[in-house]
Amino acid sequence: MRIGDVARRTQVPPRLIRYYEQQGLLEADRMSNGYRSYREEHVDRIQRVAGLVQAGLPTRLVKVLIEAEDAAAHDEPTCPQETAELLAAELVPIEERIACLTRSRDTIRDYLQRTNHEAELRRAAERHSA
Amino acid sequence: MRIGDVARRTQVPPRLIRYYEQQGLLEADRMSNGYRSYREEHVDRIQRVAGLVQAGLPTRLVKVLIEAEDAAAHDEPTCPQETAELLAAELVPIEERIACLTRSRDTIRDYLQRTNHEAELRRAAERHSA
DNA sequence: GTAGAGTTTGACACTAATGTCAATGTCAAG
DNA sequence: CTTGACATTGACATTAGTGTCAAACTCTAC
Repeated sequence: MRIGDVARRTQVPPRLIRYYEQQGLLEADRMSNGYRSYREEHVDRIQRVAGLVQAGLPTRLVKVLIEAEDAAAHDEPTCPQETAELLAAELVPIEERIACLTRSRDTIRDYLQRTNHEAELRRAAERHSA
Repeated sequence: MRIGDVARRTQVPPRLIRYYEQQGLLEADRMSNGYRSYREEHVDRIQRVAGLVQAGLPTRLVKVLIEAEDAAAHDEPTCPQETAELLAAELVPIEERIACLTRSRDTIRDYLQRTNHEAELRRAAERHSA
């Protein structure tokens, strides 16, 4: 799969995919002609990275996060103290972000319901599942 | 309360408080000498705004959001169709952000536990409640 | 082989969010 | 009255994340 295909599937412009790679958040195989080559596995990763960046995490942190996720997935039994501290320190701001966004989501939902705009809610939900 | 006090309490630098005000996300009373003056009520608002911005929402949207929250709080019985659509459209990306962050949070937690770094977890939790 | 679509890298530009600094004003304390 | 801490506004700089463009290359299809 080439970069354009992945871009279409993930909705992440090629420009950004390259950027994330350059920042060390992503890796890509290369074909004999130099083109980047992606597998299914990469698609997930790209969506994940893009999602975190959009959620306001600086790429520097995203990198630490996904590296930890990789380690977790590989059942790494150990984790350097330094990394553990870094991750733990990130936990708090992340939870604050979640709380903040959750509150907004709830408020919006309630508000739309109370002002009789369930139609919009439904339409949004549909596009979500699509 | 002057801007410096609020800044200390919210951990939001004065520079940003002024910036948010300039972007129309905040309002402040003025004292006779021109200094901005804040009440308890404003402290919440500032934290809320800063939280949303940190969560990756552009100030333009934060503005819409908090205006809706205000309207909801005042029990506004109506809501222009246009605003409803805007809010509904925002719901999806917000939920995606929440999902993305939640997943990271869970992964981090699990990982730290499995690698025997509960100590860091606890320390983070403490600072959270502090 | 030529055209066209997609790729590469690299440069430049732009925006939003922040940091920082300068010049000036206010006010409380010594 | 002077000093020091904090405020004001406004300008400028920086950073991160993106958009966009150019020059050159690859490959497919005609």
